[in-house]
Amino acid sequence: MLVTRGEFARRSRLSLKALRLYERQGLLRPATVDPFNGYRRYHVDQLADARLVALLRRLDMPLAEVARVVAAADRAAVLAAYWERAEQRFAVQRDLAAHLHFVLTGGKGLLEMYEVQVRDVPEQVVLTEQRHVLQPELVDWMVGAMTRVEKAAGEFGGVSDAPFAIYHGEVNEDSDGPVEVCMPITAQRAPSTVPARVEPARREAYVRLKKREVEYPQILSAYDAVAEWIKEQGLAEAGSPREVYWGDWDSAGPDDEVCDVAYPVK
Amino acid sequence: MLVTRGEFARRSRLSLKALRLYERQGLLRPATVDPFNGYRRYHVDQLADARLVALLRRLDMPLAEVARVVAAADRAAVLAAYWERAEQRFAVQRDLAAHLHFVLTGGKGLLEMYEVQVRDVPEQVVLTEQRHVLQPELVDWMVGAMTRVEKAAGEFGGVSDAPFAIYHGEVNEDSDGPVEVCMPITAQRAPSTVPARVEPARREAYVRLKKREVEYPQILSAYDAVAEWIKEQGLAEAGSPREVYWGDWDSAGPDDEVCDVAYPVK
DNA sequence: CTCGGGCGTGCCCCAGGGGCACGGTCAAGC
DNA sequence: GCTTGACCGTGCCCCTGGGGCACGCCCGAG
Repeated sequence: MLVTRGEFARRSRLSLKALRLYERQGLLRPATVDPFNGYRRYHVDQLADARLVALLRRLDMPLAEVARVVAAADRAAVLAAYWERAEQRFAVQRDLAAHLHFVLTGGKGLLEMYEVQVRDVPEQVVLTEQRHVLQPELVDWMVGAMTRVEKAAGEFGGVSDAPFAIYHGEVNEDSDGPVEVCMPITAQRAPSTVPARVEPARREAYVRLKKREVEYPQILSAYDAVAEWIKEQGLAEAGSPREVYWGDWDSAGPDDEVCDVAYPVK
Repeated sequence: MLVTRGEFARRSRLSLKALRLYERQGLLRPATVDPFNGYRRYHVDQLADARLVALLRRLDMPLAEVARVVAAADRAAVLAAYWERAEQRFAVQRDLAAHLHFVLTGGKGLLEMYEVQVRDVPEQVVLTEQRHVLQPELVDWMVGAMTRVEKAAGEFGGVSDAPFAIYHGEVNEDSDGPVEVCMPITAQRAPSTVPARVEPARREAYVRLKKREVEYPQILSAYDAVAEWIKEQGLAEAGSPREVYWGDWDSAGPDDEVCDVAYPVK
């Protein structure tokens, strides 16, 4: 029932090098090692595990994760969890590849990828916070700003609608906005004790995005798509672009729709 | 218009380490290098390329391929070609992950993944070639055998139907079949000058596979699915499993259907 | 008893960087 | 003008997941 390293390698489709590596990592230990000459013997029953390892490696699963699968009581569950993560990673890469393709072709095919809709938004009284910020720090700041204006909204009748962020200037590694975070409140008039204003009623062209699509720089394609659509329809932009966060971000999965990218139109 | 290494790194979202690496690879050369102190200066116009490199790396594109994209006249085309390959790789991995999941769960969910059909196949006169072969050598041998029997078929009225391979025994790293390659011919009776026989009429349960799915070991899931279906239907296997190659293998893309995996049923 | 192939170890190599140490340099504030 | 801290430079070792080679020992078949 014991086989040599070479035979074990052939029958498991693993290289000799891989076997030595997996042994050092404690992933596949030979059944016996001769104390005099160091010869390894594997048990044929280890072939099943060895083949599993070989196949998991073909999924590009890191050896540490492979070890977890092999050791797990519910191997299928650990594999499924890993694969779900792989699918999500790949979906994000696919979005990025599509974005890059649009950029490199000058935006051809954008409108086939995004469905642009139009809606009318009534006047809103909003608490605001505004800042110049570069893209790398944007998310951190926006999370904090959203939290602060949401908390402040409690004193003015509470939140009445989905918060949004207006990009008064471009935000990337070179340009710092400014960005304005807006939290609609129930109050009828803008408070004067905190930064607030009335955002007028407008018509918006928008696309709806999944959580996974709200990622820089892929999200720029969504902006481009809306702008392209507006031009194509013979309309005109009537204000700065914005992101409307109407979903519950924290509880959303990567494929859940959570937000709109919108331009006011004339 | 020249910026220091640090500023260039910040604005391109590349690490200093990455910049040095890309410089050594000739991918992103500084605009100037001070001959006295070795200080590098990058031109701001290089930022566009640097950002493209950063994004391509997020697609896990190897640097050599990145260099090809950056240097290409039609960058979008090179990117698209790379991404198409990435999609195919990932599709194969997805099939493998599904197969492994079936194996690790003992086959649950198999029948949701494969659509099993039934057909009646008339008696066929076939030229055959049979051999014991282990899985690693299977493909090479089968390609050769198919070529030989197809050529031989010319002397007996030509090929009359899709060739198939019968697995009289399991073929994997431990078990070597035998496998029998069968080429249906137009002749009414089996020639006696070359290996040939009459394959009787039978009813087959089968699943149709895309080229990409015809890969070991994922294809085993297809066999399992047909066997499972037969049991579920209260039928019985009436012969050895087989693969019927009815498509044009060489001209088929990975997503084209080319072959059936079939079991004769009672 | 011999000889070839298998087995052992160790070393260097690859991508695509991360991180640290050591030392030179540049510019702003005093 | 001088100091000082933040840059900039080089080189080295580290990681994963192996591939490949050299050198030498050892096992078993003839």
